[in-house]
Amino acid sequence: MKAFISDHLDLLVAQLKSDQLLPEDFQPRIQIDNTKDKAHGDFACNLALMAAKPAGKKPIDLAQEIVQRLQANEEFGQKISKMDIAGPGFINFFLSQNALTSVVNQVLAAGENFGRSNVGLNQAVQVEFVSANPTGPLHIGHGRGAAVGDCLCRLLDATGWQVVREFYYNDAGAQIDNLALSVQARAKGLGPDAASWPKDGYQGDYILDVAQSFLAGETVVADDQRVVANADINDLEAIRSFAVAFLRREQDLDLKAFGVEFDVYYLESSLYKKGKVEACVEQLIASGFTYEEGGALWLRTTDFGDDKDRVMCKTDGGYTYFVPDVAYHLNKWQRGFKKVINEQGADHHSTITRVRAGLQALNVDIPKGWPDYVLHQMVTVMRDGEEVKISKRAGSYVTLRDLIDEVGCDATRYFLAARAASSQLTFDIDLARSKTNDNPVYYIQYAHARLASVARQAEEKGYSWSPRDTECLAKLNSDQEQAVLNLLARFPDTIKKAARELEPHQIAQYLRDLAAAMHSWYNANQFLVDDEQTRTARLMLAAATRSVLAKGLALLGVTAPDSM
RNA sequence: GCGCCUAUAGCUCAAUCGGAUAGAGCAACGCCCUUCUAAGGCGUAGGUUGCAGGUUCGAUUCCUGCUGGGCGCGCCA
Repeated sequence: MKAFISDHLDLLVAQLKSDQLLPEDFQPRIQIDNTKDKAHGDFACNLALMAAKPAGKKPIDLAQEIVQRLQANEEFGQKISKMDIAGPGFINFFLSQNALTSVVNQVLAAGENFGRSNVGLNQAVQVEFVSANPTGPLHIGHGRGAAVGDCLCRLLDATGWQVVREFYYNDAGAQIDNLALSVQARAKGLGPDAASWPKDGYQGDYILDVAQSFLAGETVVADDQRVVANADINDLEAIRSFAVAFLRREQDLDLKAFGVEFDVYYLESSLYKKGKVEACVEQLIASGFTYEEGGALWLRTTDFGDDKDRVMCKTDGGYTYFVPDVAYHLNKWQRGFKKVINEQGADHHSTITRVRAGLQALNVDIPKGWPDYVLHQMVTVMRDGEEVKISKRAGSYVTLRDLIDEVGCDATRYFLAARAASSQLTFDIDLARSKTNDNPVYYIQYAHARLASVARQAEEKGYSWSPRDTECLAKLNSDQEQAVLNLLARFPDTIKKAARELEPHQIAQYLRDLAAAMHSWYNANQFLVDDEQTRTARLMLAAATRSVLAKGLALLGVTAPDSM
């Protein structure tokens, strides 16, 4: 509908230009906005405000001219029943009843496809998210990454992208050595307070679980690997691979319980095994952006906007952490992903500059701003009215598993995805679990369940309708029904916008609005009334609303129950 | 000191690439269940959008400068 109005306005601007009412070089970005206030109609347009100055007229006068010309157009009049000039010079459009109710038929006819679009032109997009190190259980911060990342994927899928979900895990490097030593120490019966406990060792109780499983000779299956513990307390290499597999399996189970699955698990260690890190370094040297100083090899990242150059190869011969990162991203590029989105915690934001700089320095024509990043800010956890500090120490460590168990998967996903990623988030565990009706997700699910219940009862009474019925829809004329209709029509644009801006929380916001409109309508009008036309119309709108609620919830990875 | 994010109702958060009277939930106070699920609805109250300037028809939004909060600033990852 916006496109319809927009097309007519484009034509009109051209007309005004040829009539010398607007200068030739006037190129307005005409906005057709959804209105916030019902009194302002269904859509508002700012054209007269933008064009007033170039035209040398008052906005109101220009608006009058525009409205008069539009009124002369018959096709336009069929969909727009009324136009108002309001405020400083907005033109408000009121949809005709036909145009307003046609969305019901659209929703019912499109079925699963309503709201889907092909903005992505079926191109591949790779989304990397979570990417937790296999050194411990997933915490609430990973949960936010999982919720936001997975919803992004669902949004991209709904807008016509071929989405590949990828999890990169750092199974090489110092922190894994540290993990192996920690497990070994636990296997020897040492605790974090022991004198010989590894420096900076992982102290959580889960390390003890890993050690016990290792000693018991257990078998662990993670990804496509199958690792059998040999229980040899001195075989550090065996401990290492067992511990990684063990923790990978735990993380996978948590993610699965959270409704998140990945297409590709990429191992940092594989970059080394296949010589990709070395190859990457050689290419950087060949491209001339490196130099040696103080026995280390440096990358001139300052050439690409960094505030200082970075060490690539340490004096001890090892690579710094971002080198395999660059190799990994080069690999993403070589796999053909023109669009890559990395969802990660804001505490790692400094890697962005380094990775992009490294990719530029390779001289392989990777675009400057590639890849895209979505950063989520930290999550603060409140429990018993106090902030829980995230720490590696067991006991004050809120895991994703804790949240799923205590709050539920649906509520956790909703809470973590319903807020803009760029804002810090306070997750109040007591509030989220104390009284379920405090929880906004239930409000939306309840709207869906109520409509499902109505449909069940309509069926029991033998009331039927066809998705093609249009005559009866004229009966949908209450304020509440019009509000619902208006929101349903916005669904496709809402998805597109949320996907374009990489902001899943817009979907949560929309669903709250739609649920509110639905509850309001539910209280104002009966569905199963005697008048057949009215009843049919309401049942159709109910079915359409239920369908959109379910689709919206699915985008968030939240279930849409038929009864509660 | 530098970089990124942020500051909106008592609390948690929204606000359409700059739009009209800044909106929801929770908390508070009134109403509404012999009627499709009251996990609901209707209403009241609650705001100098951190502060000071600037840009313009119009600023919560953009710019500048302050102030407060978070996260980074390693030859750790």
